[in-house]
Amino acid sequence: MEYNHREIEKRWQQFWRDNNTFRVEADREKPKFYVLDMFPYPSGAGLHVGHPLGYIASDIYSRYKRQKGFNVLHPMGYDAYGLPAEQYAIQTGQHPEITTRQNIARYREQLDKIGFSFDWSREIRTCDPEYYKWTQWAFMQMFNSWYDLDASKARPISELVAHFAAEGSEGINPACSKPMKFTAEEWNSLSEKEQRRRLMNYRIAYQGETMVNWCPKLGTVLANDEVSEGLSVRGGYPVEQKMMNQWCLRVSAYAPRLLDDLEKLEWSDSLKETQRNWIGRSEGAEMLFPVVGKDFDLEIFTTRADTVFGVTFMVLAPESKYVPRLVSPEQREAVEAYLDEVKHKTERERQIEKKVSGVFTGAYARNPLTGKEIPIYVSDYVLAGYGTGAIMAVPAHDSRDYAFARHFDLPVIPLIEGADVSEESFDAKEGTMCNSCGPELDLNGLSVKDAIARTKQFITEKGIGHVKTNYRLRDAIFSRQRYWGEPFPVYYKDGEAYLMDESELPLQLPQVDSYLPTESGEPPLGRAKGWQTREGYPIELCTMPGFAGSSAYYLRYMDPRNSEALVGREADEYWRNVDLYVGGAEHATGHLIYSRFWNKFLFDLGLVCEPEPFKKLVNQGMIQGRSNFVYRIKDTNTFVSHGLRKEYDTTPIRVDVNIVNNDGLDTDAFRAWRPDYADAEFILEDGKYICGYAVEKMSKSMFNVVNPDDIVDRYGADTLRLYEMFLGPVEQSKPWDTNGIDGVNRFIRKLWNHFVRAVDAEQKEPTREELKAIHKLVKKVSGDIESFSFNTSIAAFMIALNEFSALKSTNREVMDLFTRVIAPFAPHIAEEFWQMLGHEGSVADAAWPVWNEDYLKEDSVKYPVSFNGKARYTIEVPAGASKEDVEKAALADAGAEKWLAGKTPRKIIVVPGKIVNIVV
RNA sequence: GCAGAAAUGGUGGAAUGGUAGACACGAGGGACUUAAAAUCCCUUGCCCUUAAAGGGGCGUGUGGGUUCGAGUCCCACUUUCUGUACCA
Repeated sequence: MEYNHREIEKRWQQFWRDNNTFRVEADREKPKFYVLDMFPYPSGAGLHVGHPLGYIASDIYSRYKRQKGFNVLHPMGYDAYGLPAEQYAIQTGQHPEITTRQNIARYREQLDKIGFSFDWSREIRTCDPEYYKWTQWAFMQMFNSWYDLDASKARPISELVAHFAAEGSEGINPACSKPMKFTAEEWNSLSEKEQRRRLMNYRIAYQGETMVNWCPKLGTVLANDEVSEGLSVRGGYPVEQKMMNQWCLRVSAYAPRLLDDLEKLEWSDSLKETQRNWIGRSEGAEMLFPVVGKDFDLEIFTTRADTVFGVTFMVLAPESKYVPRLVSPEQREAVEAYLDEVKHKTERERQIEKKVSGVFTGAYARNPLTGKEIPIYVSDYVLAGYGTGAIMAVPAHDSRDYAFARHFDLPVIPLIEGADVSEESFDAKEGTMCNSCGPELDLNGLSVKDAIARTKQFITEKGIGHVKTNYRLRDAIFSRQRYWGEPFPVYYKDGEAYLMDESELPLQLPQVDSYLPTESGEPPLGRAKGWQTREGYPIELCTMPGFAGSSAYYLRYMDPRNSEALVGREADEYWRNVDLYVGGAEHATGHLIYSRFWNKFLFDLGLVCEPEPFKKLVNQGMIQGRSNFVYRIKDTNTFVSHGLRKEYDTTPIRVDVNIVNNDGLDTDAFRAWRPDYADAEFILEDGKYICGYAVEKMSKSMFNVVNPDDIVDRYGADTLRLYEMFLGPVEQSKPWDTNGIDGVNRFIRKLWNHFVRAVDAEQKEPTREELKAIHKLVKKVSGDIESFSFNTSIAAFMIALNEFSALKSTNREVMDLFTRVIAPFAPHIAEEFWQMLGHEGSVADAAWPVWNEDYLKEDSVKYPVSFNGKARYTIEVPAGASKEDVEKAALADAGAEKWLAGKTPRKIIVVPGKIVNIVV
């Protein structure tokens, strides 16, 4: 019987569908296990061979857990809102929903071919109104909540309103955009409009005038994680800073908890570290510097309170609210010119130039410790969004301040003994203080650490400052001036935002005639006829960003068709949270922060029972492309093989990897590839044309895309699954190289032949060798799956098969165990074997075997004998021999005499089961 | 700059502190075949030595250290990848 992967795989995939093999329901009798993949954005290009890597790993784990007796939830869906579909719509006029639906169909087809154990009955799509109803609903909960900093949790906004009405802003500590103080009388005397306006300052989903990343080319704002090096992550267009009134989420309020709870998670250290840096906790102090001749103080934030004696000037961010208040009449013109200049620079220009720029305001502040007057500058190296938007400059110990001081010729006062500041600043936080003695405070002789503590204590006592912890994590900007996203369930009355009623959800995305902004610059939703108003009041025209739909999707899978709640209490209490999450590390500062925030918010409101969404997380590595090159001799149509190219003047040209095999070019296919190459000539080496190669991103333009469908068609899904795992550790990035796939395919075919031959053979009792080989395999594979090292399991399968072939093993008991352990890896062929062995139903329901240590015991143990750590010869002793016996045997061996060379051993180390080392 | 990860044959990669290079690819040789494909067998880190069996030396980016013993642990450095950055 020939191995026909096409027939076998098709038949079993149909079997799984027909029997709902992987449909799962909450079952209190069984322990649950939730395995989740990051759901894909269905792009027009389809899946390439890198995409399924994580899905295969998680599928193996799911199938394994299921065989271990767990009730496994393993769902899949689509992150369907996104920019590419919208941009395609702008170009073609085709509704993004149509494109998206087509792309999803294509993805599904590709996924199905690989034989995943997804429960497709739970599929979700973020652009489906039944789904985004709950995205909109969550937004409404955030709008109706505030964050209590004392209790460290979100609470209903009604509680805050009640407090304001009874006691004003005293005695309560809400997270806010800017601090406000008022009495109960003042609050109660405000109009409804005024009260609502003030409440915006406290809501978790709030509207605020904030500095945003504006991308003119995309015509929308972007979140911080959607911008990299001043360019948009999607498209790579320049991004500029702009003040705009936008919806925001008060993620910053959750910064301490997002940071602390990282401890509890089984995530990689590097990913946790990335999140820690992004959250960016820094402990320091806020301090007041009185402005000379004015009745207000400048408030600054510093982590180096010890350096106040070295402050020789101050700097404000260009956007700082202090600027207009203290600029002198003589300097007004210069300051305004500078502000104008800064405004027109994009973020990228600001970063690339890195030129020192700034302007004097004409005002002076007084150093509170020395009493000296110091000038106040404005410069764009100070950021408005961090700390207070103002700094005390210590040029001797901060490189940025140093550069500024040198440029404007300002004094530099070193404060640490032995620090040479003639060429550069001394930024290290170590050493002994000097030059730091004022009328009230003397820091000289203290270490930097002690000086910081002493200064903090002093300023607190004097009432000129206080200890403060700052976080770099900003609130998430939640508005997008785009069409293809969730509409906000918000309308405006008298300019103030009001929520629609929950019964009006989902607020459906309307049809528009074009996906571009309107003439008047409104977002595309402004074009929807008859949609923009609700009872005469205008509706919000922005849509939500991509991360809105992906922030709580894992909850929806638990209870995907519930029309009463995002997730029902019973379902939530059973499935709780994701036990294993598999996906790319590129989501570290985006999705993985937003999801954790979103989950914590729902947790605070008592809507979900776990404070963290993803218990264990594995980051699969990126699969890069492996491009092939041919070398054209200049001004000819002759191509020279890689090894001989140095002898000519050549231009490397990328060639489609699908017409290259083991770096050997199929020259006929090459001639047929492009009309230009139809009459190409080749200079061969050893009768072959060898291509060069390079590792690059896998993309169409590099001609290095390998399609999983082609692999499945040619070798079968089982071979693809095994090969993707065999490539190396799941976490590691590596280039895709189809070259090695023959080895894995050979294994599958040999395995098939072995089974077909063996299954009809006469039955005998399993031999000791057979039992040993199979139990060794079971033990090895069990351990490997638990530790996610699938590549070594594949090797173990190959070794085991070789052993069984050598033993001419035909025992069904042994084959039965083999089938069970290979089932998660190569499910189709395993199902076929399962059937051959006479079982009913699916091998996915077969129990995972337990190995028996008794079979793994050896009669005798081999010990390498080393002299001074260098292995010299091997002895064999009976199993269970004592250390003394092993020692004796080692010295009795003929080799001992030679290597001792007459000397007596100084020491003999026997490590049971491992090694004997004789020290001479 | 900062943070994290990594560095092992021609290649992908194995090695709870205990005989480095499992397994696979590629390459070389052989068998079968009219031939090719497929399949099977042998060799394959480097160097020296031997007629052969065999024997010996060197080897996990560099330099130190701990240890009877280090790819593995510690310190310093080099390089590569990833993330992040005027965050005061």
